[in-house]
Amino acid sequence: MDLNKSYDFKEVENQVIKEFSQMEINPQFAQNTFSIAVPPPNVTGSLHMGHALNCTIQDFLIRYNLLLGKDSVWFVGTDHAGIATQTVVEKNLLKQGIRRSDITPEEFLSKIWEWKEQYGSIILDQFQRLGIYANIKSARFTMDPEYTKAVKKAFVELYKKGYVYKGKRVVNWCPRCLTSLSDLEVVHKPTPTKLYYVKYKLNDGYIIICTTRPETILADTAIAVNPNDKRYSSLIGNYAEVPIVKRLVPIISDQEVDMEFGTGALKVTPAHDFNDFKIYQKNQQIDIINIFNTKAQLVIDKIINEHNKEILESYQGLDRYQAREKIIKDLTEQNLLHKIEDYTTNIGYCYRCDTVIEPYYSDQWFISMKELVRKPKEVVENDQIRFFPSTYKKVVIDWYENIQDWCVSRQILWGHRIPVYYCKDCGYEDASEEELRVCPKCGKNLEQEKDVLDTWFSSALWPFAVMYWPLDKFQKYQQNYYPTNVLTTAREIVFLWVSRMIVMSMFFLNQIPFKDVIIHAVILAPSGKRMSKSLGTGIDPLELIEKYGADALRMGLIIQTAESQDVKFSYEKIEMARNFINKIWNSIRYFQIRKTNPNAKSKLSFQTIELINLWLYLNLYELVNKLDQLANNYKFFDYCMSLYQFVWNVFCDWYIEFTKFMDYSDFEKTVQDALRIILLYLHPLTPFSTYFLYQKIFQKNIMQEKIQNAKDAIQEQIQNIENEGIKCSKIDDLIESIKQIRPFINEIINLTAKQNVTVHYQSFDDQIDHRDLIFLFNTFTKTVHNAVNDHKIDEQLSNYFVINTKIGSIKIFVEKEYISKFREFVDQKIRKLEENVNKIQKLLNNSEFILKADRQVVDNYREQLQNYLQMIEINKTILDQI
RNA sequence: GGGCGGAUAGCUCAGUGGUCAGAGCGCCUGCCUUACAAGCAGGAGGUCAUAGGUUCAAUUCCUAUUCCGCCCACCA
Repeated sequence: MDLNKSYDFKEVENQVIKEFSQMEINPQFAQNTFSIAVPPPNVTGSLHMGHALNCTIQDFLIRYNLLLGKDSVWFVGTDHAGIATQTVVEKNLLKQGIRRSDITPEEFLSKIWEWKEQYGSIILDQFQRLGIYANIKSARFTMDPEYTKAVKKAFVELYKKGYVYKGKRVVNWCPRCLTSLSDLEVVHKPTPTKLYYVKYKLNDGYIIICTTRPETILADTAIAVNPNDKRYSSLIGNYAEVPIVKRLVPIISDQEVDMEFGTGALKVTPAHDFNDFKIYQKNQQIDIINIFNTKAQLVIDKIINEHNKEILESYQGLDRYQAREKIIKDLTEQNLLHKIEDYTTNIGYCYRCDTVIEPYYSDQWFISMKELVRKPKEVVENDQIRFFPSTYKKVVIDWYENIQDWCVSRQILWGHRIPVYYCKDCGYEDASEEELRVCPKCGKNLEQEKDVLDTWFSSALWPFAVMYWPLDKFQKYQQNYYPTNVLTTAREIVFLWVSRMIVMSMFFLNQIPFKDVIIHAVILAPSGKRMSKSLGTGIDPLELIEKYGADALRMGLIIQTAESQDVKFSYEKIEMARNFINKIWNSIRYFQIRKTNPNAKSKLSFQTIELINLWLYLNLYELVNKLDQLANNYKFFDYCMSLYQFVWNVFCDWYIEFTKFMDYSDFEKTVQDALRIILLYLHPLTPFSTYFLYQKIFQKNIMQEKIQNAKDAIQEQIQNIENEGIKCSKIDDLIESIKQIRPFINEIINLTAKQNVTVHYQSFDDQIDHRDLIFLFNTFTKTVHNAVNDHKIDEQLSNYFVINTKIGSIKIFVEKEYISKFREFVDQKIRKLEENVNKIQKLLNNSEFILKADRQVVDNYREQLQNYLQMIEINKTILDQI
């Protein structure tokens, strides 16, 4: 078989992806398992960089544990993503000229289903392009019939146990999506606006309030001042007249009012402001008036009367911004607008459509959270669930401690309809998993609640619902795969999703849903801005796969995210990964070539060959131990870089170069053992190329191999080394010495334009065969050895420069005409040495240091100093003689 | 307002209480040395944000400051 000169990822990945997709990947229900539940992507979505990173991390863990011999199961699926999907389909229909109001709710709903059937699983196909080890065919969907059972059961149980209540509250309302939102679905952004100072008539004079939303004046039902505010204390209990509507409202006192802000007098609009609603709840005597419809347009029915009829009628139907303009105009005309100031404040926007949120007084369903959060807080506190990075532990605990009730009802169509049934006639209400049609009390027809549940309600059940809770078969999954080992996700859904999964799992199963939570980095655009389609700053992972291959993308993502929280996307790291895969490819290509041309050209002794092979085993052994530890601690970056450095800087740079002087049979076993380790450990990062190459070399499916077997082969050799007391460090010494000499040789070659430089060796260590040592040394440093222990050296000392290395002294010959230039170069080196010597001497002269520093540290310094001094001395003497 | 993270080479990022502070990319020099030019050898380039403190020793620990970013809460 021939491998191409460079790695053609397209050819390999196209072939391998076919084989991956034909594999049967199913839970084995074995003893030793590893499991992950994927954060289900939205059915609206397409693969973005966050998915790509998250998939890579999860697939790494799944494949790594698979190779450890575990029954490694990745539960996958998609989320119906309520508002998001409905919005997308709505826009889509609009493109076809269909407005939502043109069709019935039932028709609209079926359109969404059509859309879901057509596009809903595209993202999972895209996940497959990344090479994930999961059974896409068994993917769950948060609205499939079995999942729906879970949602119903969960809601009904919470309802029956009294955690669900319905109430009229001011909630976040999106006038475009026409639904309520939870606090977490509102994005606050500083927005420049104006502060309007408005005069309200008193019996005698005016009281001036200030507001950012003058249009809500029409819904004012009180004015509030701080009880300690002396300016207004005499007014408390009096009435003021709300401008335009000409309604009298009480002036009340409330601690919440900030005396410093504005005039210290606050207009109270309970139906359209969260704080005002709180004041309303505390003060029974004031009214609440809703003046908007669901689209935030004015409805004046409730406020119109004969005094204001003339002016108010022209407000009917205006949206909130038109109303604002108009009321400012009217106030100005009536001389009731005291002044206007510029002001910047945080305004809430819908996280889906970016419309300004309207606080809106409406009937909503809530889940009472305080009690539900108690156990989740405990399991996080006592590290039953661990967070990586650990700072999130505190963040989550804080959130639990300040928990607010969860508004779970949404006024949209796409979602799980709340399973509560009402009787219009007798007022009967109950929640039920089964559809109820007839009122058990009066026998009339029942109606089901129209609202649907927050999409995050069903997501919160994901880890166990994905395993078919509450069906009977759940128990089998629960025994083997629950809790899942790890959850990896983006930090933006820590509260929205992660913390709520813990709540639901503790409540329904009294079990944690996952043991570890990895919060991965956020990948920003190269500019440092958020990657976003609408801003045009997004980078499409699929395009990167086209350009660099999935393996390069996976590995490139891992080596650019480390543990930091925000990372600017770097193409260089993807290229680095691509080059690395090519490097491995070529190293294997080299061995394939050697295999087919096994011409014996062994130039080294048996002992040296043995030493080099064992040296590699020792390095492999250290590598493997390190990698296992890093993988266990989710240190993916370090794992990746350790492998990278081993393969490139140890295996390729040195071992492969050594094998060039060996016979194929001298290194065949060692190389096979090494490649087995390398490919197996690399497989979780770069599944395509490693699958392909493993197949080529070993004619086996890498995914059915076990890391342990490969480790055993290493372990055996390590035993040998220990038993025989073999000093593999000799090879390290050789390498180090070569690296030490190279700069000098390079300098001479540059000066003289010679291909080779003459050197003399003295007092080489004789643990390695002498001829081998000189041969290797010459080859790697581009030198020619002249004589060994040549006594004639002294006679022409002026032409030589001496360097002490771990394997002996090396005298480099320099032709006379280049000596002075070379001297400059050497002088520089010496100066650097002297700087270090000064530093160390200063330290060693410090008695405090000698007294207090670790013995080992002091000794190391002393040794280092001797080395430097010796080198300087020898070289100086020689330079002096020139 | 409360909380958290970051500032290290031209760029993107690792790392460390002590032994010339590292990688990739970029740059300079020399190489198509038969696995790999997606490569090989060598090199230049850093007061480790600023100011104090702790310590025999600080880029690393502590405090303050400046700048950047994130999260939570939203006083009209």
